[in-house]
Amino acid sequence: MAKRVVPEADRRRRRPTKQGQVLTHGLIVETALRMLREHGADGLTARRLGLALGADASAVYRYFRGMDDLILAIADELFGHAMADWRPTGDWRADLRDLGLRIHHAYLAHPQAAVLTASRVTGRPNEVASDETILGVLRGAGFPDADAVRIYHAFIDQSLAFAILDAATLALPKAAREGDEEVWRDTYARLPAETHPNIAATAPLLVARMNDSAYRTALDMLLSSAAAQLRAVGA
Amino acid sequence: MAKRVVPEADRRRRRPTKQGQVLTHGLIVETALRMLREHGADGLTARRLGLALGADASAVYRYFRGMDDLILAIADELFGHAMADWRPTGDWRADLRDLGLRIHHAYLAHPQAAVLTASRVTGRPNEVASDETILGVLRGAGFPDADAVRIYHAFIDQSLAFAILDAATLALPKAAREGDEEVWRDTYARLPAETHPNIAATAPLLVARMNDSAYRTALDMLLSSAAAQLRAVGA
DNA sequence: TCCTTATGCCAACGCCATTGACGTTGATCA
DNA sequence: TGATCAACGTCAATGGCGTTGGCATAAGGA
Repeated sequence: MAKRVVPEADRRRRRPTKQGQVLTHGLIVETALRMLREHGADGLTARRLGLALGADASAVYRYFRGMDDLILAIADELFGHAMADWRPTGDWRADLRDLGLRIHHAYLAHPQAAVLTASRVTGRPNEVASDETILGVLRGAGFPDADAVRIYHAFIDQSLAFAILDAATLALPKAAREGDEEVWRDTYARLPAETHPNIAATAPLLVARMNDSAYRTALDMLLSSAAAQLRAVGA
Repeated sequence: MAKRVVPEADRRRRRPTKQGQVLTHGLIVETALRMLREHGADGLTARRLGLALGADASAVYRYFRGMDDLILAIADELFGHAMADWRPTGDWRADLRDLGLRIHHAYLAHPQAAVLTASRVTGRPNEVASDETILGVLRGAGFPDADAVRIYHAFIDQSLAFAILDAATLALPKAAREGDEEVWRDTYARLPAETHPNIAATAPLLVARMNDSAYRTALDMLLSSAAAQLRAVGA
């Protein structure tokens, strides 16, 4: 269970590029992830990816049907990494907590990738396996199907939204590049207290999302709400 | 309070395009929103926007610094629409519920726009006003600042994630165009019960997100959790 | 009436993803 | 050993994209 799926057919003929690099699905995805983290979503283009691989841009198309295909592969790689070697403990709350933190950390490690892939449902092996696992924990805990799905949705939403808004909290490369555009941090900090008293009062708290504790808190709120639901069903 | 902000400086000289159209900030944003809804995120390009306006692509640049600027304007328009004429009732739970549904509906009306704008924090008037309003309701209800911000985050996350995943649930134009790509609906429905028993058992529930009741349920979970928190603080 | 300025239009730039043809390599099998 | 064949890296080209600078023109003020 929760076995990581890696693309196959990577073991036949390998011919090195002009720069001597040997291409594989895995290498391309890794390189793309690195480019995303280092240069942002706009920094990942077929040309630059080819360059980073020491190959021609079009070489990527031997392995992926297009950039879209590559992005789905990146998303699935994230899930595969997050769920690698996971094992249930028998305590559904602990399990869900662990799963949530794993997904959260995977997204945190690649915020740009999170933004890029979050709005996509890949239907790929690792993502589907992750869904299957989460649903299994909930149904195994005794939740009726409808409740299990509802909590599953809330659970996924939580991770997803945190990932996206965390990425937005970071100084986006685009905003930073343009220079004249306000970054979130500054935007909220500079609002006058007369017109926006509530934002002004909480500004430091507002911009401090980017840590585990905020996510942990939200996750715990969800879990205790779910536990209450389960007690209600059991009673 | 919650007054809708529309871009200014739309009242000086207006010269019609060749097709007789008169351009304004508002008209361009409306047209862009329509294109998003009708042709998806990839359907909105400067050239096509210009065409739809009966003008040249470059005409847009007289009103917006670039496509990025336009997208932020679209996002803020959504918030402006959602919060128009909102008034607090004095019951914080009812108020939050109403605000959540308003934002939810605004996103639902333009799923593609939601995906496009969700990962951006605009810092524009309508969005900031919305944040100010939500924080005001929470702080007015008696939540300490740290709790108010935490709940505010969870609240925003909920709307955001629902919007994004709802949009993903829809047959994305890109996937539909390629034809060979599985859409979410089919992906989950077709998984064999042997390998994915939990998904197979809940598949019909899994794909049925696209309605108010799912969001309402999640929202209520959040609100009752918040209420419990408030009681704990008050005691 | 003339001047200023907003603004629409045109042509061009550089970048993008994607594709089809071509050449080269390594594996397979007789 | 040598022929065959599929895999796959490279090249050149295509059409679309956002964006810009220059130019023409119309509206409003004087």
